Amino acid sequence: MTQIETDSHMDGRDTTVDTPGGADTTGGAAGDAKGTAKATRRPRRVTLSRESILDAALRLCSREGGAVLTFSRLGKELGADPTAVYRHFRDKDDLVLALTDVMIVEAVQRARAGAPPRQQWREWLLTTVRSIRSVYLERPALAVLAATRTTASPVESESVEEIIGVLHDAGLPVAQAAESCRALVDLTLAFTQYTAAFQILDEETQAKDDRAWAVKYATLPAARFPLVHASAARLTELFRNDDEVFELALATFLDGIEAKIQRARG
Amino acid sequence: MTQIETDSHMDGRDTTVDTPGGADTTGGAAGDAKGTAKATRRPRRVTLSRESILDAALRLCSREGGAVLTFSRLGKELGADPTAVYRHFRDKDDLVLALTDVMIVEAVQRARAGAPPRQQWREWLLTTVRSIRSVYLERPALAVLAATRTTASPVESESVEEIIGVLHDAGLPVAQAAESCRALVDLTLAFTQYTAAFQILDEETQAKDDRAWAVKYATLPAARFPLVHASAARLTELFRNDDEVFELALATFLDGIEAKIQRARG
DNA sequence: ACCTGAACACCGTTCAAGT
DNA sequence: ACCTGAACACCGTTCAAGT
Repeated sequence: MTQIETDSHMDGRDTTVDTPGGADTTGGAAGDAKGTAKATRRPRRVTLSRESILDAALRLCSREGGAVLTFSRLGKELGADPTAVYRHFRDKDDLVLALTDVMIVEAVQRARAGAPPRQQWREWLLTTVRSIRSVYLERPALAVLAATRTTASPVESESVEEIIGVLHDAGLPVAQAAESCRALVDLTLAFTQYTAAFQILDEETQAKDDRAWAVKYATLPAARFPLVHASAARLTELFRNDDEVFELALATFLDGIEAKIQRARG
Repeated sequence: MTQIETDSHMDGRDTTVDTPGGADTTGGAAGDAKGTAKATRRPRRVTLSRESILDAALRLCSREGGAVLTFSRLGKELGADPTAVYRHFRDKDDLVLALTDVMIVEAVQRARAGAPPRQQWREWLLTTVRSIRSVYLERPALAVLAATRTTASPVESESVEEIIGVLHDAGLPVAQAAESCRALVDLTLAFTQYTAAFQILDEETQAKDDRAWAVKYATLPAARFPLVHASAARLTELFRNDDEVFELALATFLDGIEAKIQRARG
């Protein structure tokens, strides 16, 4: 079961419940003590809003929620009929896009909060893309759906302007700064989706993958695979440590940017 | 409808059909002329095999097939009951893993066929990762499922040994060659999954994304977004041109590897 | 105006029945 | 031994019915 606390229900001034007692996802044991008959199922009528639905969806897809985004799960989380969501979002994709927007805004906010001065371009870029990755990976099931999508979010445009600015100030011509920005952001989103896609596989499937790796490395003859054998320690360290592989790829990419800057200056 | 030609049915010596006339996916108009009553549905009994199932699945997921991998679609393609596949694969994941193996083998073969001498390490690596990407993107619906998975395929181990060897010969210490290999391969698989994930979205959804982009760029005031405005031409060129963005990221990454090699040499 | 619930066309998977 | 087909618990989505 993927039951999680629903106290964040309370902060929404638009999330109201007609019938006293609220949705049956609140309370738990306390709610049972209050009920008169066993499982009194009064026909409750919940009032939804875009905000309360987005909140519930984000909770559902969080690492603790650990669930795939589904109308039935969403309905249960909201204490409403699953199809009620269609009164606020045209279809599932519309919902996903709204959620993507929320994550982009959160990622940009987090980046700004932790960013060093723009002159330290490398550290500044690292902070920015790590923020994107961390916000997305807090909801793996959503990251898989959101990573590939574009929204018309103004805050994203601001962020692109900033990134290009940092690269330009570091010494790249505008066009090169723009294409480097694009490559960097897509590299980040791609790696993030890649990691999320593995994380949302069920335990058993992930375990199967791990076993395949272990078997492979146990049976490789050192004579025919001398280099794999020599670097087995490092390869094992990196196995399923996607964060470290991402950092490695990112560092190498930024070394490439540095070389590009040198060339542009000289 | 996603009907595709099924002539490759004929090349499988293990794909046999009991009842003359074969599966109703063959022939088309010609088959109608042969039939006596309208849509004579004799209870045909098809003999399947792992190979014939894998063939059908690959056809289904090909860019021309344009379909998501589904038991019912697979059954239709095979002219058999969908659940018959369970006699040859434990579950869907087992099937996906077998298909992943096929693609890995094909990717390595393609890489070897087109590879320049190992001494040209940069071109050699480019050829190798482009082969992976092109083989995977020929079946976008499968690429999405396969990119994150590991199989115990021996040919993959050989390939890893080769890649580490090329990087080592280029001047990197073994451990650095191993981690760079890992970063490069994951960068490629991640970008490939990223592209495939967008490609399998239905037309309408892709169009919605394109519209979001167009709207965003039409409404950005040049005064507040001078750099985006200045590089609009380049940004538009790169929009939804994932291949070019991948090549850009790849080139920058390899520049970084080159810098690493210089440093390692002294 | 907005939530409910039956209904539909799909999913993957299981299992008894056929051959 | 292996394919068939009914059945089940899920998906997203539509629509008439309730309040």
